[in-house]
Amino acid sequence: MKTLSVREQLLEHTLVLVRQRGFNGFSYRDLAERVGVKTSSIHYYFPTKEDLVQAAVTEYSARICDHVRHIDTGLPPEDQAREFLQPWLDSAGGDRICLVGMLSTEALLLPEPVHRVLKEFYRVNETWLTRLLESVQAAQHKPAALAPQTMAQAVLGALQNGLVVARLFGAPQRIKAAADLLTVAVSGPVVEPVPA
Amino acid sequence: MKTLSVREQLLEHTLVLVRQRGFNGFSYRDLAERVGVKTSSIHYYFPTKEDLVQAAVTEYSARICDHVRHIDTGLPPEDQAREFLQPWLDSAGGDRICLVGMLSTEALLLPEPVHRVLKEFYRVNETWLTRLLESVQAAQHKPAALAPQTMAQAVLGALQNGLVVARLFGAPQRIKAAADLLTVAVSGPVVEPVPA
DNA sequence: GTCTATAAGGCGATAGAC
DNA sequence: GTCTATCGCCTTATAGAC
Repeated sequence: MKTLSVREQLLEHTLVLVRQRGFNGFSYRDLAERVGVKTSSIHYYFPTKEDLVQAAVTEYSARICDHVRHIDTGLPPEDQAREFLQPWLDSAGGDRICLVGMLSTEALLLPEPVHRVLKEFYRVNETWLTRLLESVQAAQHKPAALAPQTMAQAVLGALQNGLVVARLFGAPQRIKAAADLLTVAVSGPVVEPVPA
Repeated sequence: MKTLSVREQLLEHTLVLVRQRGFNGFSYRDLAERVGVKTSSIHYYFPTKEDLVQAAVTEYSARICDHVRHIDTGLPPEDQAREFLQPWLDSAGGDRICLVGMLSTEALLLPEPVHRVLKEFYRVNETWLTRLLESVQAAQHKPAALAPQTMAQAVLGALQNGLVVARLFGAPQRIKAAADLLTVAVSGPVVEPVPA
Protein backbone atom coordinates (compact mmCIF):
# COMPACT_ATOMS: atom_id res chain seq x y z
CA MET A 1 0.00 0.00 0.00
CA LYS A 2 1.69 3.09 -1.32
CA THR A 3 1.95 6.34 0.58
CA LEU A 4 0.23 9.12 -1.31
CA SER A 5 1.73 12.56 -1.79
CA VAL A 6 -0.21 15.51 -0.42
CA ARG A 7 -1.35 16.37 -3.90
CA GLU A 8 -2.59 12.83 -4.45
CA GLN A 9 -4.38 12.82 -1.09
CA LEU A 10 -6.09 16.11 -1.97
CA LEU A 11 -7.25 14.65 -5.27
CA GLU A 12 -8.53 11.41 -3.73
CA HIS A 13 -10.49 13.20 -1.02
CA THR A 14 -11.88 15.61 -3.61
CA LEU A 15 -13.16 12.65 -5.62
CA VAL A 16 -14.99 11.39 -2.54
CA LEU A 17 -16.38 14.79 -1.52
CA VAL A 18 -17.67 15.64 -4.99
CA ARG A 19 -19.29 12.24 -5.39
CA GLN A 20 -20.99 12.66 -1.99
CA ARG A 21 -21.97 16.34 -1.99
CA GLY A 22 -21.19 17.99 -5.31
CA PHE A 23 -19.11 21.02 -6.26
CA ASN A 24 -20.92 23.50 -4.00
CA GLY A 25 -21.41 20.98 -1.20
CA PHE A 26 -17.91 20.97 0.22
CA SER A 27 -15.36 23.66 1.08
CA TYR A 28 -11.60 24.00 1.17
CA ARG A 29 -11.96 23.65 4.94
CA ASP A 30 -13.71 20.27 4.62
CA LEU A 31 -10.96 19.08 2.32
CA ALA A 32 -8.11 20.47 4.44
CA GLU A 33 -9.42 18.80 7.60
CA ARG A 34 -9.56 15.41 5.89
CA VAL A 35 -6.03 15.58 4.55
CA GLY A 36 -4.58 17.23 7.65
CA VAL A 37 -3.27 20.44 6.10
CA LYS A 38 -4.36 24.08 6.14
CA THR A 39 -6.59 25.52 3.44
CA SER A 40 -3.78 27.71 2.14
CA SER A 41 -1.80 24.59 1.26
CA ILE A 42 -4.58 23.47 -1.08
CA HIS A 43 -4.16 26.69 -3.04
CA TYR A 44 -0.50 25.82 -3.56
CA TYR A 45 -1.50 22.72 -5.57
CA PHE A 46 -4.83 23.94 -6.95
CA PRO A 47 -4.94 27.76 -7.15
CA THR A 48 -8.73 27.92 -7.49
CA LYS A 49 -11.59 25.57 -6.74
CA GLU A 50 -12.26 25.30 -10.46
CA ASP A 51 -8.72 24.01 -10.95
CA LEU A 52 -9.41 21.43 -8.25
CA VAL A 53 -12.64 20.18 -9.78
CA GLN A 54 -11.10 20.16 -13.24
CA ALA A 55 -8.33 17.88 -12.02
CA ALA A 56 -10.83 15.67 -10.20
CA VAL A 57 -13.18 15.16 -13.15
CA THR A 58 -10.26 14.51 -15.50
CA GLU A 59 -8.82 11.87 -13.17
CA TYR A 60 -12.20 10.23 -12.56
CA SER A 61 -13.13 10.09 -16.24
CA ALA A 62 -9.72 8.67 -17.14
CA ARG A 63 -10.13 5.84 -14.61
CA ILE A 64 -13.57 4.76 -15.79
CA CYS A 65 -12.85 5.23 -19.48
CA ASP A 66 -9.58 3.28 -19.16
CA HIS A 67 -11.47 0.46 -17.46
CA VAL A 68 -13.94 0.40 -20.36
CA ARG A 69 -11.23 0.55 -23.03
CA HIS A 70 -9.39 -2.40 -21.47
CA ILE A 71 -12.34 -4.79 -21.66
CA ASP A 72 -11.32 -7.70 -23.88
CA THR A 73 -13.40 -7.42 -27.06
CA GLY A 74 -12.74 -11.12 -27.68
CA LEU A 75 -14.95 -12.05 -24.73
CA PRO A 76 -18.59 -13.12 -25.23
CA PRO A 77 -20.91 -10.06 -25.15
CA GLU A 78 -22.44 -11.15 -21.83
CA ASP A 79 -19.00 -11.17 -20.22
CA GLN A 80 -18.08 -7.81 -21.72
CA ALA A 81 -21.31 -6.37 -20.32
CA ARG A 82 -20.55 -7.85 -16.91
CA GLU A 83 -17.10 -6.22 -16.91
CA PHE A 84 -18.61 -2.91 -17.99
CA LEU A 85 -21.18 -2.98 -15.21
CA GLN A 86 -18.78 -3.91 -12.42
CA PRO A 87 -17.83 -0.39 -11.19
CA TRP A 88 -21.50 0.65 -11.28
CA LEU A 89 -22.63 -2.33 -9.25
CA ASP A 90 -19.75 -1.84 -6.82
CA SER A 91 -20.68 1.70 -5.85
CA ALA A 92 -24.47 1.23 -5.76
CA GLY A 93 -26.06 1.91 -2.39
CA GLY A 94 -23.03 3.60 -0.82
CA ASP A 95 -22.83 7.34 -0.23
CA ARG A 96 -21.09 8.07 -3.54
CA ILE A 97 -22.66 8.39 -6.98
CA CYS A 98 -20.82 8.77 -10.29
CA LEU A 99 -18.76 11.95 -10.26
CA VAL A 100 -19.79 12.69 -13.85
CA GLY A 101 -23.45 12.22 -12.98
CA MET A 102 -23.04 14.63 -10.07
CA LEU A 103 -21.22 17.36 -11.98
CA SER A 104 -23.47 17.04 -15.05
CA THR A 105 -26.43 17.84 -12.82
CA GLU A 106 -24.54 20.91 -11.54
CA ALA A 107 -23.39 21.86 -15.05
CA LEU A 108 -24.67 25.46 -14.92
CA LEU A 109 -22.27 26.18 -12.04
CA LEU A 110 -19.19 24.86 -13.80
CA PRO A 111 -16.78 26.28 -16.40
CA GLU A 112 -16.63 25.08 -19.98
CA PRO A 113 -13.41 23.02 -19.61
CA VAL A 114 -15.27 20.82 -17.12
CA HIS A 115 -18.16 20.46 -19.58
CA ARG A 116 -15.74 19.13 -22.18
CA VAL A 117 -14.58 16.30 -19.91
CA LEU A 118 -18.15 15.45 -18.92
CA LYS A 119 -19.23 15.18 -22.55
CA GLU A 120 -16.19 13.08 -23.41
CA PHE A 121 -17.14 10.65 -20.62
CA TYR A 122 -20.61 10.19 -22.08
CA ARG A 123 -19.21 9.88 -25.60
CA VAL A 124 -16.69 7.16 -24.67
CA ASN A 125 -19.15 5.09 -22.65
CA GLU A 126 -22.00 5.42 -25.16
CA THR A 127 -19.72 4.58 -28.06
CA TRP A 128 -18.43 1.47 -26.31
CA LEU A 129 -21.96 0.31 -25.50
CA THR A 130 -23.12 1.04 -29.04
CA ARG A 131 -20.32 -1.11 -30.51
CA LEU A 132 -21.17 -3.94 -28.12
CA LEU A 133 -24.86 -3.83 -29.05
CA GLU A 134 -24.01 -3.62 -32.75
CA SER A 135 -21.90 -6.75 -32.51
CA VAL A 136 -24.76 -8.58 -30.80
CA GLN A 137 -27.26 -7.36 -33.36
CA ALA A 138 -25.04 -8.37 -36.29
CA ALA A 139 -24.99 -11.95 -34.99
CA GLN A 140 -28.77 -12.19 -34.79
CA HIS A 141 -31.40 -12.80 -37.44
CA LYS A 142 -33.93 -10.26 -36.25
CA PRO A 143 -33.04 -6.58 -35.77
CA ALA A 144 -33.44 -5.30 -32.22
CA ALA A 145 -36.44 -3.14 -31.34
CA LEU A 146 -34.16 -0.19 -30.51
CA ALA A 147 -31.14 1.07 -32.47
CA PRO A 148 -27.84 0.28 -30.70
CA GLN A 149 -27.02 3.93 -30.06
CA THR A 150 -30.47 4.59 -28.63
CA MET A 151 -30.23 1.61 -26.29
CA ALA A 152 -26.69 2.66 -25.32
CA GLN A 153 -27.89 6.10 -24.23
CA ALA A 154 -30.84 4.64 -22.35
CA VAL A 155 -28.64 2.12 -20.51
CA LEU A 156 -26.06 4.71 -19.45
CA GLY A 157 -28.81 7.06 -18.29
CA ALA A 158 -30.54 4.34 -16.32
CA LEU A 159 -27.22 3.47 -14.66
CA GLN A 160 -26.52 7.07 -13.68
CA ASN A 161 -29.94 7.58 -12.14
CA GLY A 162 -29.77 4.07 -10.70
CA LEU A 163 -26.87 5.13 -8.48
CA VAL A 164 -28.78 8.22 -7.37
CA VAL A 165 -31.91 6.25 -6.51
CA ALA A 166 -29.98 3.40 -4.87
CA ARG A 167 -28.41 5.93 -2.51
CA LEU A 168 -31.69 7.79 -1.88
CA PHE A 169 -33.48 4.56 -0.92
CA GLY A 170 -30.44 2.98 0.75
CA ALA A 171 -31.12 0.03 -1.57
CA PRO A 172 -28.11 -1.21 -3.61
CA GLN A 173 -30.33 -3.58 -5.58
CA ARG A 174 -32.03 -0.58 -7.22
CA ILE A 175 -29.14 -0.46 -9.69
CA LYS A 176 -30.30 -3.83 -11.01
CA ALA A 177 -33.02 -2.47 -13.30
CA ALA A 178 -30.40 -0.62 -15.35
CA ALA A 179 -28.02 -3.58 -15.31
CA ASP A 180 -30.79 -5.95 -16.42
CA LEU A 181 -31.68 -3.62 -19.28
CA LEU A 182 -28.17 -4.05 -20.67
CA THR A 183 -28.02 -7.75 -19.87
CA VAL A 184 -31.25 -8.44 -21.73
CA ALA A 185 -30.09 -6.39 -24.70
CA VAL A 186 -26.96 -8.50 -25.09
CA SER A 187 -28.25 -11.94 -24.13
CA GLY A 188 -32.04 -12.26 -23.96
CA PRO A 189 -34.48 -12.52 -21.03
CA VAL A 190 -33.21 -12.38 -17.45
CA VAL A 191 -34.45 -15.31 -15.43
CA GLU A 192 -34.28 -14.85 -11.68
CA PRO A 193 -33.03 -17.88 -9.75
CA VAL A 194 -35.94 -19.58 -7.99
CA PRO A 195 -35.42 -19.90 -4.21
CA ALA A 196 -35.33 -23.56 -3.10
CA MET B 1 -53.25 35.64 -16.47
CA LYS B 2 -53.55 35.78 -12.71
CA THR B 3 -51.42 37.98 -10.49
CA LEU B 4 -49.38 35.88 -8.10
CA SER B 5 -49.02 36.68 -4.42
CA VAL B 6 -45.51 37.31 -3.12
CA ARG B 7 -45.49 33.87 -1.59
CA GLU B 8 -46.48 32.30 -4.89
CA GLN B 9 -43.83 34.30 -6.74
CA LEU B 10 -41.18 33.15 -4.27
CA LEU B 11 -42.23 29.55 -4.78
CA GLU B 12 -42.27 29.80 -8.60
CA HIS B 13 -38.82 31.39 -8.74
CA THR B 14 -37.51 28.82 -6.29
CA LEU B 15 -38.73 26.05 -8.60
CA VAL B 16 -36.76 27.61 -11.44
CA LEU B 17 -33.60 28.27 -9.42
CA VAL B 18 -33.46 24.77 -7.94
CA ARG B 19 -34.02 23.15 -11.33
CA GLN B 20 -31.22 25.28 -12.80
CA ARG B 21 -28.63 25.32 -10.01
CA GLY B 22 -29.67 23.07 -7.13
CA PHE B 23 -30.15 23.71 -3.42
CA ASN B 24 -26.65 25.06 -2.79
CA GLY B 25 -26.47 26.88 -6.12
CA PHE B 26 -28.68 29.84 -5.30
CA SER B 27 -29.04 32.21 -2.36
CA TYR B 28 -31.77 34.21 -0.69
CA ARG B 29 -30.25 37.21 -2.43
CA ASP B 30 -30.70 35.61 -5.88
CA LEU B 31 -34.31 34.83 -5.07
CA ALA B 32 -35.05 38.25 -3.53
CA GLU B 33 -33.68 40.09 -6.59
CA ARG B 34 -35.90 38.10 -8.95
CA VAL B 35 -39.08 38.71 -6.96
CA GLY B 36 -38.26 42.32 -6.11
CA VAL B 37 -38.26 42.06 -2.33
CA LYS B 38 -35.57 42.07 0.37
CA THR B 39 -34.11 38.84 1.71
CA SER B 40 -35.71 39.38 5.10
CA SER B 41 -39.14 39.20 3.48
CA ILE B 42 -38.37 35.66 2.30
CA HIS B 43 -37.83 34.62 5.90
CA TYR B 44 -41.32 35.88 6.71
CA TYR B 45 -42.84 33.24 4.39
CA PHE B 46 -40.15 30.57 4.67
CA PRO B 47 -38.26 30.87 7.99
CA THR B 48 -35.35 28.70 6.83
CA LYS B 49 -33.96 27.62 3.46
CA GLU B 50 -34.96 24.07 4.30
CA ASP B 51 -38.56 25.23 4.68
CA LEU B 52 -38.31 26.84 1.26
CA VAL B 53 -36.95 23.77 -0.49
CA GLN B 54 -39.46 21.55 1.30
CA ALA B 55 -42.31 23.67 -0.04
CA ALA B 56 -40.75 23.67 -3.52
CA VAL B 57 -40.28 19.92 -3.80
CA THR B 58 -43.76 19.27 -2.43
CA GLU B 59 -45.32 21.62 -4.97
CA TYR B 60 -43.27 20.23 -7.88
CA SER B 61 -43.97 16.61 -7.04
CA ALA B 62 -47.68 17.33 -6.66
CA ARG B 63 -47.83 18.91 -10.13
CA ILE B 64 -46.11 16.05 -11.93
CA CYS B 65 -47.83 13.30 -9.96
CA ASP B 66 -51.23 14.92 -10.51
CA HIS B 67 -50.51 15.06 -14.24
CA VAL B 68 -49.70 11.34 -14.20
CA ARG B 69 -52.74 10.42 -12.11
CA HIS B 70 -55.07 12.25 -14.48
CA ILE B 71 -54.01 10.32 -17.58
CA ASP B 72 -57.09 8.51 -18.90
CA THR B 73 -56.50 4.79 -18.32
CA GLY B 74 -59.07 4.06 -21.01
CA LEU B 75 -56.71 5.38 -23.70
CA PRO B 76 -54.57 3.01 -25.80
CA PRO B 77 -51.21 2.34 -24.07
CA GLU B 78 -49.32 4.30 -26.77
CA ASP B 79 -51.41 7.39 -26.07
CA GLN B 80 -51.03 7.00 -22.31
CA ALA B 81 -47.26 6.80 -22.78
CA ARG B 82 -47.32 9.90 -24.96
CA GLU B 83 -49.19 11.82 -22.27
CA PHE B 84 -46.79 10.61 -19.61
CA LEU B 85 -43.76 11.71 -21.63
CA GLN B 86 -45.05 15.17 -22.50
CA PRO B 87 -43.60 17.18 -19.56
CA TRP B 88 -40.24 15.42 -20.02
CA LEU B 89 -40.06 16.19 -23.72
CA ASP B 90 -41.18 19.77 -23.08
CA SER B 91 -38.34 20.63 -20.74
CA ALA B 92 -35.57 18.76 -22.58
CA GLY B 93 -32.74 20.96 -23.76
CA GLY B 94 -33.67 24.03 -21.75
CA ASP B 95 -31.75 25.15 -18.69
CA ARG B 96 -33.99 23.27 -16.23
CA ILE B 97 -33.90 19.59 -15.33
CA CYS B 98 -36.39 17.71 -13.15
CA LEU B 99 -36.41 19.19 -9.65
CA VAL B 100 -36.58 15.72 -8.15
CA GLY B 101 -33.60 14.58 -10.21
CA MET B 102 -31.65 17.61 -9.04
CA LEU B 103 -32.44 17.25 -5.34
CA SER B 104 -31.99 13.45 -5.38
CA THR B 105 -28.43 14.01 -6.58
CA GLU B 106 -27.90 16.45 -3.70
CA ALA B 107 -29.66 14.15 -1.21
CA LEU B 108 -26.82 14.13 1.35
CA LEU B 109 -27.26 17.88 1.85
CA LEU B 110 -30.99 17.70 2.50
CA PRO B 111 -33.14 16.86 5.52
CA GLU B 112 -35.19 13.70 5.82
CA PRO B 113 -38.59 15.34 5.14
CA VAL B 114 -37.30 16.25 1.68
CA HIS B 115 -36.15 12.67 1.15
CA ARG B 116 -39.65 11.45 1.83
CA VAL B 117 -41.13 13.58 -0.96
CA LEU B 118 -38.39 12.56 -3.40
CA LYS B 119 -39.03 8.87 -2.73
CA GLU B 120 -42.77 9.35 -3.09
CA PHE B 121 -42.20 10.94 -6.52
CA TYR B 122 -40.25 7.90 -7.69
CA ARG B 123 -42.82 5.54 -6.20
CA VAL B 124 -45.79 7.20 -7.90
CA ASN B 125 -44.14 7.43 -11.33
CA GLU B 126 -42.69 3.92 -11.21
CA THR B 127 -45.97 2.44 -10.05
CA TRP B 128 -47.87 4.17 -12.85
CA LEU B 129 -45.37 2.94 -15.46
CA THR B 130 -45.44 -0.56 -14.01
CA ARG B 131 -49.22 -0.74 -14.30
CA LEU B 132 -49.09 0.51 -17.88
CA LEU B 133 -46.49 -2.09 -18.84
CA GLU B 134 -48.43 -4.82 -17.03
CA SER B 135 -51.54 -3.99 -19.00
CA VAL B 136 -49.57 -4.20 -22.26
CA GLN B 137 -47.97 -7.46 -21.25
CA ALA B 138 -51.30 -9.01 -20.24
CA ALA B 139 -52.64 -8.36 -23.75
CA GLN B 140 -49.72 -10.08 -25.48
CA HIS B 141 -48.97 -13.73 -26.04
CA LYS B 142 -45.27 -13.62 -25.25
CA PRO B 143 -43.97 -12.29 -21.92
CA ALA B 144 -41.67 -9.27 -22.21
CA ALA B 145 -37.91 -9.69 -21.78
CA LEU B 146 -37.94 -7.46 -18.70
CA ALA B 147 -40.41 -7.48 -15.81
CA PRO B 148 -42.72 -4.42 -15.87
CA GLN B 149 -41.32 -2.99 -12.64
CA THR B 150 -37.76 -3.36 -13.89
CA MET B 151 -38.54 -1.64 -17.17
CA ALA B 152 -40.43 1.08 -15.29
CA GLN B 153 -37.37 1.89 -13.17
CA ALA B 154 -35.09 1.84 -16.20
CA VAL B 155 -37.36 4.17 -18.18
CA LEU B 156 -37.71 6.71 -15.37
CA GLY B 157 -33.94 6.66 -14.77
CA ALA B 158 -33.20 7.13 -18.47
CA LEU B 159 -35.62 10.07 -18.55
CA GLN B 160 -34.01 11.76 -15.53
CA ASN B 161 -30.51 11.45 -16.92
CA GLY B 162 -31.85 12.28 -20.39
CA LEU B 163 -32.77 15.77 -19.18
CA VAL B 164 -29.33 16.21 -17.63
CA VAL B 165 -27.52 15.12 -20.79
CA ALA B 166 -29.83 17.09 -23.10
CA ARG B 167 -28.93 20.23 -21.18
CA LEU B 168 -25.21 19.42 -21.03
CA PHE B 169 -25.04 18.90 -24.80
CA GLY B 170 -27.56 21.62 -25.62
CA ALA B 171 -29.40 18.90 -27.57
CA PRO B 172 -33.11 18.47 -26.79
CA GLN B 173 -33.29 15.35 -28.96
CA ARG B 174 -31.10 13.50 -26.45
CA ILE B 175 -34.22 12.84 -24.39
CA LYS B 176 -35.49 10.67 -27.26
CA ALA B 177 -33.52 7.56 -26.30
CA ALA B 178 -35.41 7.34 -23.01
CA ALA B 179 -38.73 8.16 -24.66
CA ASP B 180 -38.14 5.51 -27.34
CA LEU B 181 -37.37 2.93 -24.66
CA LEU B 182 -40.86 3.42 -23.23
CA THR B 183 -42.52 3.68 -26.62
CA VAL B 184 -41.01 0.38 -27.78
CA ALA B 185 -42.01 -1.30 -24.54
CA VAL B 186 -45.67 -0.37 -25.05
CA SER B 187 -46.01 -0.66 -28.81
CA GLY B 188 -43.15 -2.43 -30.57
CA PRO B 189 -40.27 -1.16 -32.73
CA VAL B 190 -39.85 2.54 -33.41
CA VAL B 191 -39.60 3.31 -37.10
CA GLU B 192 -38.08 6.67 -37.95
CA PRO B 193 -39.82 8.55 -40.76
CA VAL B 194 -37.72 8.43 -43.91
CA PRO B 195 -36.88 11.90 -45.30
CA ALA B 196 -38.39 12.42 -48.74
C1' DG C 1 5.90 23.33 0.82
C1' DT C 2 3.48 24.59 4.83
C1' DC C 3 2.29 27.70 7.94
C1' DT C 4 -0.16 32.16 10.34
C1' DA C 5 -2.80 35.92 9.52
C1' DT C 6 -5.99 38.34 7.10
C1' DA C 7 -8.60 40.24 3.43
C1' DA C 8 -13.08 40.95 1.07
C1' DG C 9 -17.29 39.40 0.42
C1' DG C 10 -21.21 35.96 0.61
C1' DC C 11 -24.25 33.29 3.49
C1' DG C 12 -28.60 32.34 6.33
C1' DA C 13 -30.87 34.37 9.88
C1' DT C 14 -32.75 37.87 13.44
C1' DA C 15 -34.33 42.33 15.77
C1' DG C 16 -37.06 45.93 15.60
C1' DA C 17 -39.02 50.24 13.18
C1' DC C 18 -42.78 51.35 10.26
C1' DG D 1 -45.90 42.41 5.48
C1' DT D 2 -41.89 44.80 4.27
C1' DC D 3 -38.25 47.34 5.39
C1' DT D 4 -33.21 48.76 7.40
C1' DA D 5 -29.58 47.30 9.93
C1' DT D 6 -26.79 44.00 11.72
C1' DC D 7 -24.97 39.64 13.56
C1' DG D 8 -21.89 35.66 13.38
C1' DC D 9 -20.14 32.58 10.52
C1' DC D 10 -18.38 30.62 6.31
C1' DT D 11 -16.29 31.12 1.83
C1' DT D 12 -12.39 31.46 -1.57
C1' DA D 13 -8.23 33.53 -1.99
C1' DT D 14 -3.72 36.12 -0.98
C1' DA D 15 0.61 37.93 1.49
C1' DG D 16 4.44 36.88 3.64
C1' DA D 17 7.18 34.39 7.49
C1' DC D 18 9.57 30.09 8.12
